[in-house]
Amino acid sequence: MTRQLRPAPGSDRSGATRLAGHAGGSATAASRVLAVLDAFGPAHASLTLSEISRRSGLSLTTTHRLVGELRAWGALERGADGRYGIGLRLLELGALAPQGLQLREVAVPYVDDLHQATRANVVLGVRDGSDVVYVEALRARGAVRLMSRIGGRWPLHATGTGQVLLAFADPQVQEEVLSGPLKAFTPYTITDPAALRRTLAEVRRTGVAAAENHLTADAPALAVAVPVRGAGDEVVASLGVTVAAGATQAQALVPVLNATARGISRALGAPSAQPAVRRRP
Amino acid sequence: MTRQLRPAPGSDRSGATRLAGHAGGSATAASRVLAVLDAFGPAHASLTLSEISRRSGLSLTTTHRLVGELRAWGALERGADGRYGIGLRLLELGALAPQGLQLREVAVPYVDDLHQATRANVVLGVRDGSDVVYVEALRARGAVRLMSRIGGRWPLHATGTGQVLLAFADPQVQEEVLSGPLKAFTPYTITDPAALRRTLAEVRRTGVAAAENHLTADAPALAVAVPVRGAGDEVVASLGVTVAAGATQAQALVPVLNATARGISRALGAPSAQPAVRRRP
DNA sequence: AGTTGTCTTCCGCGGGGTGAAAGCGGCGGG
DNA sequence: CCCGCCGCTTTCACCCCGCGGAAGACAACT
Repeated sequence: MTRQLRPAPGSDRSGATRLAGHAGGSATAASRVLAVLDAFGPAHASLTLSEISRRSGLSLTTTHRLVGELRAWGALERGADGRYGIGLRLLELGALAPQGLQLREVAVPYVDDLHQATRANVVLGVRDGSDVVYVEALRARGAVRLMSRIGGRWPLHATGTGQVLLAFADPQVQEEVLSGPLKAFTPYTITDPAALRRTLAEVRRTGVAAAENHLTADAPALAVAVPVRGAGDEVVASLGVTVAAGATQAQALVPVLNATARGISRALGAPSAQPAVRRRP
Repeated sequence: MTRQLRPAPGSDRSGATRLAGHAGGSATAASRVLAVLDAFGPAHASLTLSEISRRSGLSLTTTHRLVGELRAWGALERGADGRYGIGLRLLELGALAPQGLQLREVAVPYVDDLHQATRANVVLGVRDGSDVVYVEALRARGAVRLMSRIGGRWPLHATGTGQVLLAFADPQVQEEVLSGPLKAFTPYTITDPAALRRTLAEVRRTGVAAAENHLTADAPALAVAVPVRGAGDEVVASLGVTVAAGATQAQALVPVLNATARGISRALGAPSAQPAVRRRP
């Protein structure tokens, strides 16, 4: 296998994901299919055929045929305006992701309660490579923050949820992130490896991550996150809330956040959360 | 275009989705990739390589290479037990589905409130071919009904949510469903085209669909659903609740259900729901 | 009418994809 | 212990299918 296991572990999906230069380049048929899908992203949820062609680096002819096949299968669909978008078949398939389905099914009631109790933005994230992917996200009524939504993906170092996952991840994963470039989203984003290392140690010590304005500076935001543990007591997810910075007493959120996380952990069978108090008769 | 637009509009995904017999058969490379993905389903969320090979009808060699590529890209991932499952990358991609993302983002607060108020199973579904696909699903605390979850797919005629979508769909779609086989899930499922036609007319007249035990007979269940309209006043989704049959006064659910649906419709810009009452200052 | 952009169709060449076969490793039973 | 079974991985050579170029159909501006 000449390919890297994970060519570009997320982080860099702002521009088009062109295939390797076609000069002498050998692209597999499967990679072309994936390149078509890769053309879509949060900022490009609907595209014309030509746009898909450009962003994927495929010839218009090839794009045309592949899009036709993907559409027949249901992976893509054509809207009323003639533009292409992701089809419901992919939504159906994506919902089968183990960390998405099982985890979300178990956690939703707890996350729901937390959202109702705090009225804050609540997210539940899992680690995928060097990124955190949200499997559940509930927006506060007022906040129109589009940062957090199901399927959202961000570098681990730039969010509270990600920092928790990174802090409890394999040392190997940590080193990979620490040695790689740490993209800055705002001036407050941690970009110094040493500072990140200190932060992670602090997260491990306290069991809580607090990130202020690491991801966006539009509206001062404070993210607080805690780990969720699975049957093997390993950290399988991260539960976080985001509130207006300086607003309410952020520290007051920690107990209820921890209580919710423990509830989910217990439901997942985590030993450390097993002193059963039984959430409800 | 010699291909059918939608070869097999859902409904039949119980068994393996073998490719057309390989005897003289010509399968495109893209179709092989899709066949691999097709091997996964609600009842087969994690598979071994050999299982994928069998269910997709591809040779073990081809399966091995394709799975490798899909895994490198993030479409598939290998669990701790060595079995393959859907990767988070597909969850991320599926979340971009227009009817999934935009609609869900707008509707979640309303659906959330409805769930909190009624404590019932709540689903929000859109039509895809002859099926209804759930883009949001909230389970009641007690009920462990696995019928309704995000990404769930059921024939239109067998659920209340689907009947609403079918009743307001293009006549062409209706005829397609009415002329096709109507699979029975329980003895109560409507399988007679004439009966279904009457039901649809009733749904159009009253604006409400009530389906009892159409999908499952384990626990007597009653599903009530109403339409959600978009900017063009066309029905874009269906909002439904499922409660224990005979239990609480099901009719009492209709007003709150309608109120919620109107709220979503208004948020989507539906003219008929525009006499703005402003949900919240 | 000219221009630009899009989508669609057709066709011949070439190289990536395919299946068969053999090698690898773990498991359980004789 | 040794063997057979099962699932996974790797290699290889042929050949068919997918690729890109080019040209045509269509729509929207200028």
